[in-house]
Amino acid sequence: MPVNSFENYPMTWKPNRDQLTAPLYLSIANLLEYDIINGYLAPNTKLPPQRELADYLDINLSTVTRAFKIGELKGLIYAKTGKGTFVASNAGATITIVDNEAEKNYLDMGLIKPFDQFNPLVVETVKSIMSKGYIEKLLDYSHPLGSPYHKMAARQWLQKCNIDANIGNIAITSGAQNSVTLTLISLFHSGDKIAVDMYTYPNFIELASMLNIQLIPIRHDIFGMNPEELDAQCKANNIQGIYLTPSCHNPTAILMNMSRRQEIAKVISKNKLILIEDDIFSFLAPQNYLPITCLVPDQSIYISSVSKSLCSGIRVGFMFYPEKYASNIIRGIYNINVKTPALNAEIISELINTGMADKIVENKIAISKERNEIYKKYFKIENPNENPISFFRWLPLNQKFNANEFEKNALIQGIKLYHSNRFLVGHSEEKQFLRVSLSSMDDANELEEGLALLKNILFETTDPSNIDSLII
Amino acid sequence: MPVNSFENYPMTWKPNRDQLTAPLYLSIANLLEYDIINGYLAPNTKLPPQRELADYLDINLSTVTRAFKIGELKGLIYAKTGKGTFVASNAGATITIVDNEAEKNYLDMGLIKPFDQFNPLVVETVKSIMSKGYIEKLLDYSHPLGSPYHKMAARQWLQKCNIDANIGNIAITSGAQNSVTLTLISLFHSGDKIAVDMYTYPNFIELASMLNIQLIPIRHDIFGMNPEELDAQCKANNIQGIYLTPSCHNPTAILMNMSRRQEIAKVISKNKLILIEDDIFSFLAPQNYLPITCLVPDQSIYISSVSKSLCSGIRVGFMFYPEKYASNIIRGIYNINVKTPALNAEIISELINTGMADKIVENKIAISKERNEIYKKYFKIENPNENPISFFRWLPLNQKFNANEFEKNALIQGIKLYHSNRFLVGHSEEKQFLRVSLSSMDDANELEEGLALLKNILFETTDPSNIDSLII
DNA sequence: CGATTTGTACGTTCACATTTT
DNA sequence: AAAAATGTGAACGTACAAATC
Repeated sequence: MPVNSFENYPMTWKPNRDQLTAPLYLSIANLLEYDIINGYLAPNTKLPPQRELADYLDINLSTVTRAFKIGELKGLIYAKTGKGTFVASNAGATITIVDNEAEKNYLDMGLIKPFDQFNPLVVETVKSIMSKGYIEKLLDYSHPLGSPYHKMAARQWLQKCNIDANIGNIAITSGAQNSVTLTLISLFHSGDKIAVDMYTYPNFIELASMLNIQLIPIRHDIFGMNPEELDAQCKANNIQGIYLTPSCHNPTAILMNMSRRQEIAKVISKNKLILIEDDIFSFLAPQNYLPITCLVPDQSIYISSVSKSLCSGIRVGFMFYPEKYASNIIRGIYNINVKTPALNAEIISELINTGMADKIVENKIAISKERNEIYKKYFKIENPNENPISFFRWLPLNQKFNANEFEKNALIQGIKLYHSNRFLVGHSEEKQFLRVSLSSMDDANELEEGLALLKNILFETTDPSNIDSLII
Repeated sequence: MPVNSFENYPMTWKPNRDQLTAPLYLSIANLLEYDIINGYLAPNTKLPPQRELADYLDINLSTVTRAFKIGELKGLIYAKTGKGTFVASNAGATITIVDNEAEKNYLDMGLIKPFDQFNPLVVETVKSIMSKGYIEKLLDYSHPLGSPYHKMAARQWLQKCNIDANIGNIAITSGAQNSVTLTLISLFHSGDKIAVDMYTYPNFIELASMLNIQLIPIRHDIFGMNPEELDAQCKANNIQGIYLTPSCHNPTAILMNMSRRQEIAKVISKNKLILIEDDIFSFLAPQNYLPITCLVPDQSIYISSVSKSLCSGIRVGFMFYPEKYASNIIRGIYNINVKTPALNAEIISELINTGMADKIVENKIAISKERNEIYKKYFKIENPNENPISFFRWLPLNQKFNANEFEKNALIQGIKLYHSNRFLVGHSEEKQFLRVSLSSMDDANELEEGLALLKNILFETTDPSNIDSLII
């Protein structure tokens, strides 16, 4: 029996005692999920302390803990010792970003497309391959990790990323997201914890949630992830891994400089984390920057892909792993992919070997520079550590919005944008941002149109005293 | 303190008390894993009862239970209430089957290859596509589930499998194994249980183990999985799903007849299981056989692929799912695959639309018939319910072998074969078998050579009084 | 068929770490 | 700097169910 009556207490969540069925912990977890999904518990609501809830429901503290743990692994809530438990910012929302519209009647500044206008250059290469006589050899089950020839091309590609890889530690995969999936399944287990930037690529957030891997958000400063904070969270949390995209962090566009990379590497080393370095934007980083993988080579998985740099639809990526993880990763590839189609690997290899890859990359860098120049006509880039030739920009807002409403309203006005909440892991934040894609428009004019429209929307809705960060 | 001294008891496993560190349960699980992987605990060894071990180590029963659970989810041990806990038959062994040999100096009767000699027909189609003008449109991020055109082709393919699918409930995937991965990640959670045939495709076993999904083996009779046994296990175990390959079960080659399909469907329905129907061999089943999916359409995921029937290396599969699972599966595809390359889907669509697919399938059926005729010259097919045109055969052994040694010995003598233990889920079985692939040899002569060699090996090693099931 | 053996699953206890006040 | 609030995670106790004898 509860000692006190709580009927007069203001509890933010009062699950109905009578609805509880055995097993209690599951029953509570389900009620919680129901109330969050159906909007009875708004994002960022503080839930009652576990002890209070246990007392109210007349059950044991640990039973509540267990129920809350389920919610946390599903990404519905997040808990902070000493502080309390809160409904997650993105609870119940689908945040995955994907190109799924049949017809677009808006200006797209949401998706990060890889400048598909250079795909005709890929077509040339595809056609030249098809005239050759060996296609038949690309159609069977052999060489599940990639043929020696394809791995040689991969090696060449990785060398441009400043990775000097042994052929035996390379695998051809079906793109970066596929590589990340392979890594998470092969090297991590349900319930493991991975440190990520406070703002993280939503598809990674959702993937982790599907695999029951808990993400621990780490605060950043203008240089990227904060190493002290990372170290502190490792001590507090028994974290097994870390996911980083140092060349151009999605969504903040931060390019991590070498000294920060070294500091982070030290913490990774010290805490024996497995580093998942997603370096799909390596081609946008200065050529003398070393991947963090080079600083902690024996505990890093390096992930590269050609989806942003060359061609997205071919779905080919490269993975470089240390020997000690090889057997696990190979087992993962066998059981998850079987193999990546050799035809696709052949196309990419040919692009690399003929120098067409370099040409395409040059073109993409040039157009991205242009697009950034246009952006700077409308908005300031406040953080000098952001990658200046990023395919997208991180625009600070001077006011707090309801993220969903803001996105919807922008769409009504004709532009697709993503609000920073979509990228948030756990916490809600004071400061809000927009991720503005510069690469999804067909041409520069459309981008200008979109940016002008965006500026208008921000002027309209922004408190006039607060518009100083908007140029003009 | 333990009440009794166990020093004189015969315990099959005596972990060293002094090696235990906190947390106890993990420490025990690690010791157990170490002793199994390093061969101190042989497959099928009965471990001490949990209570006895707890008493011996002077810890609580539940702590042992917890440690054992970890071992069970890793596939290292299996437990039977009332009976005891046993080291798994395949504990510690890698059982995945994959084409990974650079050079083969043996006759391959292990891999199930899809008669790659018809790949030149695919090459024709590939070349004809490449001469067309729309390749560029196949190279971007759009239509992650497959373009409407590709889905129409998929629909046509599925119709030949007797599946009448709505376009909206089809997804193009990167092959059957990829579809299975998608299904497991999207619709199941860590710790869930899935019913499978006692003998199951090793890559599925390993995938489940990587995802922390527990497989519950169900006994079969000559018609395939036993429905009563399935029902009983559902009652006992809180099983969420079932994995079936009814057209030609791998490895037993059993073709499940319609009445058994109906019985199984009833049990699936009654216990609200999610059915994963892997029907990659549908083209080897009689045309009037309905997939089990048709009998329980609202809780079935139907998986088809062209890897066996058309071409393995292109990596294209089709998935058909009921509306209620659509959002989960689509989310899974977005986060795991991003998309399946449209170029590959285009090739397969063209094969389907031009009728080339039918031609290839006809050819493969014809050659598989031939190969089975050859097989029957050497060995009897005892179970009339086995698919008569299967790409592989399930050969009963008349003696018990050490599975590993048998496989090794056969390889020394020049043939690659897989012993039934490789396919076992949990239990060890009285009866032993070999899976004999008929499709991995380049020509019929090689197959004859291999079968003759196999027969020799079996004669040599078999007790002469037991050779009656071998013809001649 | 009933007693015994054995594994399962849930809820409970408690020491502890972190954060806030 | 100390006390209070709050979440964490390992280990324990117990009722129960299935299999065996």
